[in-house]
Order: sequence, then C-alpha cells, then structure tokens
Amino acid sequence: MDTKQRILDEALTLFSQKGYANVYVNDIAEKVGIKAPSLYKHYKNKKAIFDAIIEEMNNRFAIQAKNLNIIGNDPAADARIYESLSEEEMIKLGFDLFEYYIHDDYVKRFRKMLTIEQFHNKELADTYTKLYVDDPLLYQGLLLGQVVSSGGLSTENVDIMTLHFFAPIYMLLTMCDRNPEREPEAFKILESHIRQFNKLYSRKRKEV
Amino acid sequence: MDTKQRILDEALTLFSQKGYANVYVNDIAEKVGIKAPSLYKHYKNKKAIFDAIIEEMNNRFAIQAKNLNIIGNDPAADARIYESLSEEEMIKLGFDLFEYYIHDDYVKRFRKMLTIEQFHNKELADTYTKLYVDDPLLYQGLLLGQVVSSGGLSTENVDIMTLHFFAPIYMLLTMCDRNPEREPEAFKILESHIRQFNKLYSRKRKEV
DNA sequence: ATTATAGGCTAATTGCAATTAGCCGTCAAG
DNA sequence: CTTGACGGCTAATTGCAATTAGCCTATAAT
Repeated sequence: MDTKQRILDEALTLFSQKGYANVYVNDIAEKVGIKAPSLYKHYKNKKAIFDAIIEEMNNRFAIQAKNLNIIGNDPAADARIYESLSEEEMIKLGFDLFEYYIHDDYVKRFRKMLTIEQFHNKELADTYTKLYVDDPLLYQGLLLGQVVSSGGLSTENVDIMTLHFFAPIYMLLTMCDRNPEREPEAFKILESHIRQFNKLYSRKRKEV
Repeated sequence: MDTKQRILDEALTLFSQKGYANVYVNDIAEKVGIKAPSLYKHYKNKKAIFDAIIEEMNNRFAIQAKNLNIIGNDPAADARIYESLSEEEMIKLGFDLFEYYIHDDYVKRFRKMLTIEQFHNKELADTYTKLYVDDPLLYQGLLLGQVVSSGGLSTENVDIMTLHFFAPIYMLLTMCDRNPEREPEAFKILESHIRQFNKLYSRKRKEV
C-alpha cells in the first residue's frame, strides 16, 4: 500500500481511538514510519487527512450499502432464501451479520470515528444516521417485507417489525464497540433475541 | 448558582457539544463570565473540571437510577400500576420517559459528553454502558417481570422482552441526540413500537 | 478598624503541536 | 547522463492554549 493510503489508514485507526483533536500529526507520521513534515508532501494539512477519510468512505458508500447487509443486494432473492431458513440458519445469518459489523476493521474503525465526531457537524451526524440507522432499516425492511409477503413471518407493520429486529442488534453493536470484553455475552443475547423474534412474528402465532 | 458550580455547568454544555479536547478553558471562562486564569481559583486545571463533572454525576447515580425510570423505585408497586394501564396510558408513559431522556438538560448533556468521550478510557466506557444499557434493562426488566407475573403480559424470556422494549427506545434516543430535527418522527415510531410491543407480548396472544 | 481570604484581573510564561523552509537522495523520462 | 519531481529529513517558526505570577478589591470575621 502506498504512503498516501497508509496515512489514511493509520489516521483512521487513531481517530477512531482518540478522536480527531487528540491525535497529533506526529502520531500519524510515527505509525506510518515517516516524520511529521513528510505528511505534508501528501496532504495539505491535518484537516485534509480527515476529509480524505470521509471522502474515501463516500466512495465506498455503494459497496458499503450492500456489505452492510451481507446477504446481497436483491431483497427479493434474499427473501426467497430467507423464507426457507430454519431458526438455526437464521441465527447463523444474524451472527455473520453481527460479526461483520463488529470485526470488519474498516467498518468498525469508521463507525467508532463517526461516533466520536458525530456532534461536530451536521453532515457527520447525517452520515452516521444514514449508515447505521436508516440504511439497515431500509434494507432489512425490504427483506422482511418479502418474507412477510411470502408467508414466512406475519405482522401488521413491517417497519416496526424491522425495528424490533434491528434495534437490539444496534444496541449490542454499540455496546461491543465500547466494551469488547462483553462480546461473548452479546452473542448469547443476540441468539436469544433472534429466537424470540422468530417466535413472536411467526405466522404460527395468531390472535385468539 | 455559585461560580464553582456554574463552571461545571458551562463546561458540561461545551464538552457535550465539542468534546473535551475541543473546548478551551477560555471558552468555559467566557461562558461563565470571568477570565480564564480565574478558573484556576476554583479548579486545579482543565482535567479537574472534567473529573468534577464525572464525580458530580457519580453523586447523582442513585437519583439518576430512579429518574432514569421515572416511574419510581419500587418495581412491584410500579407493576401494579402498569398492569392496569390501557395501551394509551402505556404510550403516555413511554412518551414521558422518552421526553425525560431527550429533554432533561443535565441528562442529555451528560449523555452526549459520554458518547463523545466513551472511547478515551475504560471507566467512561463502563459508565456509559451502565447508565444507558445495563441500568435501564435491569430496572425495566424487574418492572416487566412483575407485569408478566401478574398476568398483564406473557413471555418465555423476560430479559429479551425487556430488550425488545428498550432497544428501540435507545436507538431512537441516540438518533435524536444527533438529529434533533427528527424528534417528531421518533415520537411517531415510538408510539407504533409500543402498540406493537403490547400486541406481541399480550397474554391474549398465544401459540396455536 | 484591621486583616485575611476569596475571587477577580492583566500580563507574562511555558509548552506543545502544526506547519514551513530548505536540503538531499533516488529514479524514471528524455 | 542529466534533470526534475517525488518523497523523505532536520531544523526552524508560528501560533495557540494552558497555566503561573503577581496585583487588586470586597467582604466577613476578629
């Protein structure tokens, strides 16, 4: 990887750990293995490094949008698969999704950086909400909507059903970002969550 | 309010908006209406101001623990009330709780500050998780457990039921911290969430 | 009345982090 | 084979933010 890219990479790591203001260009340079003034051969100033990270992220938006939902980018096709999943397979799917969110390095570092910087300007706030709230709800809503249509699950309000599926995942995710030592616990809760979600929304259940 | 207290108050406001490192002692002094060096008559240094905020918060823990659940501090008593609530009353209760979390100034500023600073050290991370994850789940779990015992709701796993109740609230809350303009939308979602939660866990529903 | 202290101010001082200046080696294109 | 630009370095320089020094006033206790 060339220096210019490595700068972004190391900077992202540091920003995600300490936040923009607590990272000194010297720290970044050190990680890259060069001296601070050499950074300026690649970026105009510190802010430009941050902006480049955001921009690189913007470039990955499309990819991200798909990856964030691992399953694929064709909800209808996914739903056909999903419909035929056993509870165990569904849990496996949830685990894979969660695992990706938690351990994919780029995704994780970027999310932590956004978490720290989200209040600095409206654009970052909007980006955070889009990436970690709106997009997952949108996509998973489409997916679950298909499953409902095909009779795999049953509900009066797919959006709220989606919220019920995703909100616990979101909460566990942010907890693990903060307390990685609680990951095993999070996985257990995740499993119970999916099982209970399944039962609650199963078409086998209905009102008396 | 005396100067010493006003310093904490203004500092908390600023820290919650920009994060510790981006707030200069000069900013705090300005807000308080004194000059920066005068701050040092009250606190040893900038860090001491931050620590004092955390400590003040620690002192409010007990109060906080109750307030975080508005309803009170006797789950059994609360459950008796809750049990007799209509869906509309339950929504009212949820709104009040959410309103408190979102608009109580101290609570909101402190939560935003913790959000920004959560990755700086383990203690802050633990505090965040305790205040905004573990405590609410614990207390509301006790509450919902009582309601289940008394037959108001029905579930196989109260902890997950509690997660299903609280996680959406948590998610909406953090979204509103970031995007206050979406509060009206959040309230609508909250209402739908509570209605659907009620139906899902109603004892009137049962497996076929 | 006197005096000690609390709390404010202005004017340094310190210290660190960002950035600039200016030098040098390498290597690819001509 | 030479030149220019790319990317690295050391050594300033700049600039700002935290803190300290030292002075002043009001007030409360003796």
